[in-house]
Amino acid sequence: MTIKKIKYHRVYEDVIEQIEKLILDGQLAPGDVLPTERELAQGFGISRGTLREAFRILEREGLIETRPGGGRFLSRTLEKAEDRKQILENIERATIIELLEARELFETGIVELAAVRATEEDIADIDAALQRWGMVDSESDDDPVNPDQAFHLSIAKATHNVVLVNLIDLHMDLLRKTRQKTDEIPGRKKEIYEEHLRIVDAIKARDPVQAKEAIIFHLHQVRGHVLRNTAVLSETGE
Amino acid sequence: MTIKKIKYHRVYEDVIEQIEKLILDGQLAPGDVLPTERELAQGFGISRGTLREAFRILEREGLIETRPGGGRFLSRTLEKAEDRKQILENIERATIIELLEARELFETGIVELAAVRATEEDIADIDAALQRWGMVDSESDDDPVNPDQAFHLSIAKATHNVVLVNLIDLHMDLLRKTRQKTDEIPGRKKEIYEEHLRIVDAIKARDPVQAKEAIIFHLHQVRGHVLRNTAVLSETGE
DNA sequence: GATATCAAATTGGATGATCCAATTATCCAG
DNA sequence: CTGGATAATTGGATCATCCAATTTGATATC
Repeated sequence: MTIKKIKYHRVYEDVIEQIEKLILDGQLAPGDVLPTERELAQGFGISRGTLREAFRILEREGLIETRPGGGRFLSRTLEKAEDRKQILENIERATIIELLEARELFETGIVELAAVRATEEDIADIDAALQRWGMVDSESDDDPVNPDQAFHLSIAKATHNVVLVNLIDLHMDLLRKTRQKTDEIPGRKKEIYEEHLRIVDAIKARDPVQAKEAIIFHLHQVRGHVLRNTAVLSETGE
Repeated sequence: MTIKKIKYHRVYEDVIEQIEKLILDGQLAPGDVLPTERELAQGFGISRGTLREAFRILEREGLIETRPGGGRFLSRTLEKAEDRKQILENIERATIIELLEARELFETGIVELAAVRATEEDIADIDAALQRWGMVDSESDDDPVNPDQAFHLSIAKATHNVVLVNLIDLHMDLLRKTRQKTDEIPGRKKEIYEEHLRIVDAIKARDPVQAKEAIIFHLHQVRGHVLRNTAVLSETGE
């Protein structure tokens, strides 16, 4: 017998669903004015207060807009809000292997760029992150700032490209659980340090080719350990 | 004189801000129980109804949890919700050039993978997307499904990696505005078609090296046109 | 003493009447 | 036709009230 969390039923959630469905079905088009609060409340058979709770959510998600005194109407720019959310959810549900593969694609590019673009200051930051990583005892489990995440992030910052920095940020975040597992393998910590060091040295030498090889080696090692350790555990979700 | 949209002030938004600040400042820790609805409402000097509107939002964002009859408490897993949102916002504020650069990094990898992994079915889909792109007259501005987006997406799908598919999806979405601009350049449409065709041919030939070269050429062309057309317009935001 | 049981108090869920402020529609004067 | 006063409409917010689930605590039971 499996135990599942009790799901409380909230009236306003039903309302949100119904309205979202109306929009998706095309019964409501962008720009359309909605019936008044009083009418809708009566129509749904609920109180105004409950209805507004639903509208607050829809407002926040960008589906509707409210003009006090005027009325409510569907936003002209729909897709965005819902789509973006969906994309993130899809990525969160991906397998660890898929995440690692994707990361390999753009992190190889990142280290190449970093090797070319890094300023003296960037390199100092990377060095600092590397050292901080080496010093931390593996017990710091609940540390809010993960040293490994910080290390890879410091390299991404050297590209001076906001998108790349945030992509790495997102991926490291999603991979966090895995990392904690594989870090605990005896002797792995020293290996990781050397792999990291090789990447940093290549960047310092302004050698994009070496940097690329170093990161690929590192990520392949990571992937190997993950594969060995997570024959069962194949999803990032809880 | 610039005209700016009038921003209505909503009480519940203030409440959200205050509570979020309390959390960020560490005055409220994960798992802490919040005062009761009635107490808080009195404390803030607002009605229960308004307070609940704020809580509905915080609930949806995953910051708090509600146990009817029990009380409200801070979620044990905070960071996630807020952090993810922040990352997306950062990426949305990036410049077009940064977006294109990031895309180049992982789309080169994508076409390489696609050339290796694509099934016959994938290739048929890619072909269909290419043809559909060629047939559409450039007037279909408000077409919900952008043919260019669909084309690049069909290639990403051939990697059979959910993360890569969604990454491309996100980037194409963010780049949409730009694309419409550059597509209007006389003769550009035919050029794009040929660039696309070259990519498809390479994938059909199972030639990752050719595919990579083709996509790099294509993206460099795109970047060139963007650079020439958007000397002024440098942000994706509105 | 530990445990089960039941009643009372607490707490969030939801309602409906009521008032306010901004917007919109209407009508009238010029 | 325009401008402005006026009335009706609409969302914003409050308050008193009731309900259902949970929690608490006293009591009974073993």
